[in-house]
Amino acid sequence: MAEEVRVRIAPSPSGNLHVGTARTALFNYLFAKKMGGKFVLRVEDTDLERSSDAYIKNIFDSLKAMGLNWDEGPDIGGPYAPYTQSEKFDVYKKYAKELLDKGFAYECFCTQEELDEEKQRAIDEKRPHVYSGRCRDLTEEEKAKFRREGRKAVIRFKMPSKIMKFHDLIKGDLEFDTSLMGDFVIMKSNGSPTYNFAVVIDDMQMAMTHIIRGEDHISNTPKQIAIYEALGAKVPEFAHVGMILAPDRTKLSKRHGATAVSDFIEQGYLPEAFVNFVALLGWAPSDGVEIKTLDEIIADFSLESISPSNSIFEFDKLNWMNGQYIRSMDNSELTRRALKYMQQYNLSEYSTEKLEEIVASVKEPITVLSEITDAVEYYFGEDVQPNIEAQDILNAPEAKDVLSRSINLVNSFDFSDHDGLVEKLMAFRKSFENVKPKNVMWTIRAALTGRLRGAELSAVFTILGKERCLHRIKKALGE
RNA sequence: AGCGGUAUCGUCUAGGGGUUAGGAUAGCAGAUUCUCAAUCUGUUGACACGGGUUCAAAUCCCGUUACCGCCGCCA
Repeated sequence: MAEEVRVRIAPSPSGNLHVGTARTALFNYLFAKKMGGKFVLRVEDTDLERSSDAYIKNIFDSLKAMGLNWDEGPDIGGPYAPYTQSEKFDVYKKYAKELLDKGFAYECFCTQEELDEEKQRAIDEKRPHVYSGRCRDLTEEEKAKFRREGRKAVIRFKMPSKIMKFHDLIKGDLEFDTSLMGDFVIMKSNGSPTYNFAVVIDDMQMAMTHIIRGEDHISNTPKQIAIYEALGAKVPEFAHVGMILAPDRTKLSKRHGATAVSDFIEQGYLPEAFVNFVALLGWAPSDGVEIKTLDEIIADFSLESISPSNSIFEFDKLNWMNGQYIRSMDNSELTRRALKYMQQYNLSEYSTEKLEEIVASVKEPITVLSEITDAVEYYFGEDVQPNIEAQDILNAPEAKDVLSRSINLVNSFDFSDHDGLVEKLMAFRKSFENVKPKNVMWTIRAALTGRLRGAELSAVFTILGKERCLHRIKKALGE
């Protein structure tokens, strides 16, 4: 029987969940589900100063919103708890000591200044900077002397010099000359582990079978493999995904606007549309149908089909996709989500059913939920303030005639008979000799909504109701 | 500088020794319309460059270029 697939997403809570991390999480999740394995969430908060609980909450919430539920994690536990690095500093210490005892690592007392000096010399001499390893063979006396001076040691891993090869599931065969890497720090002088050390210990302890992550970690991989080997542990499979870049081809950052998943959700992107879009960055459906649920994507997914190159995050397609999801969403569900963007209005003016009608009437051209706020404005309050184009229409010579005749039209409406109402409206718009049907409609629309674009007029009539329609028409007439 | 990676329409991508190089999105044009930014139809647009290998190269190999990443007691 094949070994159970175990993968993880290991964000560090020094910021809200980033789009890039979200995509990595997605690919891990898809792979786990495809293989019938486990998707694990681990919090990498060894850098305590930059980590915060608010970010942890944001990461959890964002992942859940996208539907990427984890099988094991800090909040729900699991067979390999704890899932938070800061809770297992003693474990890292134990393994560091083991490496020390077995001669795979050593204490280094170099100060920051000494290190900087080494580095500067390397730059001046135009050769690659690699730590000299001058502390490798310190005698006990020398160590004691440094300690008396008050120097705190870090622990460095003895990087073996060799050509290290490994097969990456996405990038193919990779090889590195590890003599170019030098002995790197695994335990900081304050007793906390560095990233490269903590990941290996955790991935090993948590029995990870595949490490799927961003290609910014490719150069770390040889170091990590060396640690696995020193510990006599099984080395997992690696799969490095390309990066997500901003339209200017640089790393996606704050100056490009939204970078956190929660920013997108806040702006009114539906989490399910967002996940769908992100999945398409680096992966393509075999049948060409791009709009798919997570389950459909799982069915069609494979690691090998992920593109090895970087991809640019452009809004065009995200916007289109979000619009598709909005249009196809059930009205009551859509209304429930849209309410958040309608809080500035007096919602008690309408029943729940009416609110659903309102949302349904304006949803068609919307790409982002936050546009609902503006789209729905004219349904609230007694009066509307015509915008410039609407005012122009209202000022046209034929407007008065159209409006006064529309009073009779409204009076003739049976508001409970929508089809009949549409029929009368259609007849009305063609009943003028000198006014084009389009202008008839524009004039009424201007009076009712204060603008020239919006929901279908018949819907506006029905939702506003007889009294308010008459009121607004008369107001536009100057009465 | 060094090391590593990547290279198909503007963008996301399919394909991959012989194809009219396909789709999506954006753009453009038209249709439609209870206003429209929705919808429908049509259309512009790509294998980075140079050498090989081969009957045949966008596809395989080498080099060049460009871009990205890594070189922290950040993760």
